Amino acid sequence: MYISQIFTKTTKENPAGEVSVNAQLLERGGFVYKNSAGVYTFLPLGWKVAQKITAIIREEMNAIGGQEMFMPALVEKKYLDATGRWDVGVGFKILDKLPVTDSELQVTNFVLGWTHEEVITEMASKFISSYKDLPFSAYQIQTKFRNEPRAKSGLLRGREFMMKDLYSFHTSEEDMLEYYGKVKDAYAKIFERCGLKAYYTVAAGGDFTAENTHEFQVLSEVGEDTIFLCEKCEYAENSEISKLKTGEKCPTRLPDGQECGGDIKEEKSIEVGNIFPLGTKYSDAFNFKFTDEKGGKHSVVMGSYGIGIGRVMGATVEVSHDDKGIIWPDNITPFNVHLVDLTKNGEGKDVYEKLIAKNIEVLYDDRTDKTAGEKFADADLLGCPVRLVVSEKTLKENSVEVKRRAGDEIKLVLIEELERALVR
RNA sequence: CGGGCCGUGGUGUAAUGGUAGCACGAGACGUUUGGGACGUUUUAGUCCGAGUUCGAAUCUCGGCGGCCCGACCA
Repeated sequence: MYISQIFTKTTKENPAGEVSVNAQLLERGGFVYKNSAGVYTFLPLGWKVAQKITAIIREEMNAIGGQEMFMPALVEKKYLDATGRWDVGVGFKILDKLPVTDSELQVTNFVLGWTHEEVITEMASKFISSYKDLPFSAYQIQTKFRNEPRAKSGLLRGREFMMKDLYSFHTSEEDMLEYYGKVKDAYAKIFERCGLKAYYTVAAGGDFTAENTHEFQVLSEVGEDTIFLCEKCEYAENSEISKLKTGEKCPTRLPDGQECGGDIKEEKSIEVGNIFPLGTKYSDAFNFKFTDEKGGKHSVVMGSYGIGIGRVMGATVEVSHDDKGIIWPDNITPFNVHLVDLTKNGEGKDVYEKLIAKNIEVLYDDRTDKTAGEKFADADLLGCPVRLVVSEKTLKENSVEVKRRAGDEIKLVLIEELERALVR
């Protein structure tokens, strides 16, 4: 892609008032645009990042049998009435009374979906009636709407945000927990592939169930959560339920039966994903039962599992940046390579063509009206993992300068050897 | 929802009751090009409403909006 053709521009100044780094850098780079507090447009660059993240999530969800689908954002009142959640107050309600005739009103009672347990459970109850149909799991990647009293910290807490939500359905608690473990492993892979260190954390049950739930937490000072984390075995508990204290020794039993004994420390963190055992709360609300081998009827046991796409993106920027800009992890970068052309006549275009012919994603700074310093500053801000520089100087040696965004080393590489140099 | 701070061209800011100014950006032309270059030139602003005043960006009230702290966060 040619930088000159991207319709957004980078800015040198931070947006007024923004304190969180992800808000500053993502807006400055033209990844996102804040339309309202907690309401963001994903601009072309940011959308590429979001797509990389969702592609990883899709792969891992599909790998554990999740069936992708797409549910409505408009959720009628009857769904939430079934579980008493219409009045929870999280959702943006749409309560319209349209005059149809002089004497009649057409009343609409909807909420913009903030979670979809009710919607999917009602549908599943229409199709599933036998143990032979279970277990199954389905997910969607969709925009969620939550009437946050206080949107904050850029992409970290929004009123409208993209979320992957997976729901699973089982014949027993044991079967659900087995799948729960698979989701846990899949989530670990997702965050690892996204370049995030996310700690599996025991958390409170919330409204759903008395049981514990689990969260994936990324350490960051801007995080809203506080966790107690063992430095040694990485066991973590959310402070909302934890009885641990800083300086204590970790009581976790290791596989060999010994106490871990590692140091517990308190950390602020960002919740990038969570998994919930739901029990039969939702299936019971919709009278969703299956018939077992002997003809007995039982409630379906459920689980739900969420990942916030924008939060993953925001958290990544929070933990991976320097004073000049973002440092994207290889797997979710908008482009693999940022090619800076310092020649007068766009002579770097040949290099660009060669690289895209090899399926390398290249952001090509073809601008001739910008100074070298401005182009370097943009490359640092936008944060692609590899920066290439083509100039009269390098072309004399049939070479291109290669620099990793995360490092300082600059080396000259022959153009014919460039592809090999980029594959690491 | 409570508290604090705030709202001036596209962006960042100055003007504390008396001429709305500066920088950046953006557009044009030219000179430039290894860390945000230079000249000439053009563009564009006091969130909305009411009030006080001879006069309001500035003071008062209300609304809307933003950031932060807290509460809340299936």
